[in-house]
Amino acid sequence: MANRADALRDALEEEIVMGALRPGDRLEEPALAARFGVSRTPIREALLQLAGAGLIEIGPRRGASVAAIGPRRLVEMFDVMAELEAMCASLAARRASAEEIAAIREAHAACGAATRTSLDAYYYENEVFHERIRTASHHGFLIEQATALQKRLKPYRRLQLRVRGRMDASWAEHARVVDALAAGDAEAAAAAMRDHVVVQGARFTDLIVSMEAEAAP
Amino acid sequence: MANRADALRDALEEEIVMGALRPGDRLEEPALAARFGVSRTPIREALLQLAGAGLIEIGPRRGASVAAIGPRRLVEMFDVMAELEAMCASLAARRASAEEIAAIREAHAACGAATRTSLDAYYYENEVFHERIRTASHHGFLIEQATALQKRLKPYRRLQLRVRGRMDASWAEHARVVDALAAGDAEAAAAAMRDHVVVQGARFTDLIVSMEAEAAP
DNA sequence: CGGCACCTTCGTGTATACACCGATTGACCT
DNA sequence: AGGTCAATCGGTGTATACACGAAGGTGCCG
Repeated sequence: MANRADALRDALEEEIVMGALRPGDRLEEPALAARFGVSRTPIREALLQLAGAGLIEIGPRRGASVAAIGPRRLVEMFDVMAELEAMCASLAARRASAEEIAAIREAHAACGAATRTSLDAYYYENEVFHERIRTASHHGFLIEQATALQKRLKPYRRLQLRVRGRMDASWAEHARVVDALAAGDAEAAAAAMRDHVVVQGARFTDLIVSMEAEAAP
Repeated sequence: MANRADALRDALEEEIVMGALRPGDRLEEPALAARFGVSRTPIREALLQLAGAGLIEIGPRRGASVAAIGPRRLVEMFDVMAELEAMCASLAARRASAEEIAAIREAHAACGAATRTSLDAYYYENEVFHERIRTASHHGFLIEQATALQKRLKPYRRLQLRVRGRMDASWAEHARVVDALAAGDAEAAAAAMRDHVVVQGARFTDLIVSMEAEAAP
C-alpha cells in the first residue's frame, strides 16, 4: 500500500524482530515521526499494521508499545507454532521434490557446522532450515500463517537457544525431521517437528528462567 | 484503540462477514466517510485494521476491496482451519469440564433441532457448537487464532451448507466429535473434527460449484 | 467510424492543525 | 510535612487541506 508507511512498517518490524526495540518499549508517534523525518500519519499507519500482525499492542489513549508476551501466552504461541510447523512437515514429507529434500539436507548440514561456530550462526541457519521445510509444503496459506507467527516469536526463539546444550539438542531433533522427510513418512515428520518446536517439560522452566534473566537488567 | 475507528472497524467487519459487502467490492474512503458521517482518517484506520485481519485487501494507489479468495486459497484456508479446530478438539477432550461437555451436548442438540428448521438456524447453532468446543480447549492463543480465521471464512461456510444434504451430514459429523469428546479420546476428537472441517473429495467440487453459482449474478 | 491522445476528475497518500484526555507536577490546605 | 487538588503539558484521536497519480471520458485525427 502506502510507499512510506510500508517502508516504515518494515523498518519498525525489523527493529522489533531483531531486538533493537524490546518488549514493553513505548512507541510514541511524534518521536518516531521526527526520527524518520515524516509526519505522524504514515507512522500511525505503520503502527496499525504492526498491531494487526500482533507485533505491537495499541491501547486506547495509551499509544503503542512493543508486544510484551507473558510466559503462559508465549508457551501457547509455541504450541500453535508447533502444530503449524508439524503440518508443514507432514505435507513436505508427501510433496517435497528431490531438490527440495536436498536443499533441506544442505540447510541441516549448515546447522551442524554452525553448532561449532556460534549461537548467532546457528540461529540464522536454523531459520533457513525451517523456512525450507515450510516452502516444501507447497501450501501457500499455511506458509503465510506459519511465517507470520514465526515473526512474532523470533525474539524469544533466540532466547531459547541460550540454554546450555539446547543447540546440540536442537540439531539432533532436526536430524529426526530430516530422516522422516527423506523417508516420506508424514506422520513421523509431523511428530518430530512438533516435539522439536513445542515448549514443554524441562524446556518450559528453561524458558521462564531465560525470560527472567532477560527482563532483569 | 480509537473509539470511532474501532466502531467503524466492527461495523465494516459485520457487513463483510454477514455478506452485505461481497468479495471484490471496492471500499472508497470518501464514500464510507460520508456514509458514516466521519472524516477519512478513522475510515483509513479501520480499513488498515481490517486488512491486518485479512478481511480486505489494500493495493498501492488502488484503494481497498473486500478480500476475494480464489478456490485454491480457500481450500488451503479450510485446511489450516481444520488443523486448528482439530487441535481445539484434542485439547477439549482432555481439558473440558463436565459443564462444558454438557454445554457442547446442548449445542449439538440445538443443531439437530435446527436441521429441521432452516439453513440459517443451523448455520447459527453450528457456530455456537464450534465456539463452545474452542472455549473448552482452554487455550487462549489457539482460540484467538481459530476465531480470527473463522471470521475470514464465515461468508464461505454459509455457502458450503447450501449443498443438498450437507446439513445432515454435518450434524452426523458433529455427533462423532461429541462422542469422542465425551469419551475423553483426544486423538479421535481431533480426527473427527479435522474430517468435519476440511474440504476434500466431493466437497471440493461442491464448493467450487457453490462459488460459481454465487459469483454469477 | 474507430482509435488514440489529452484533459478532467476522482481517489489515494501525506502533511498539518486542532481538540480532548490522561498523566505528572507543583502548590495549597490540613 | 504529607496528602490532595488543580493546572499545565504531552500525546493521542480526528478533521481538513493539499499533492500526486491513475482512470475514464471526450474530442480530434486518421
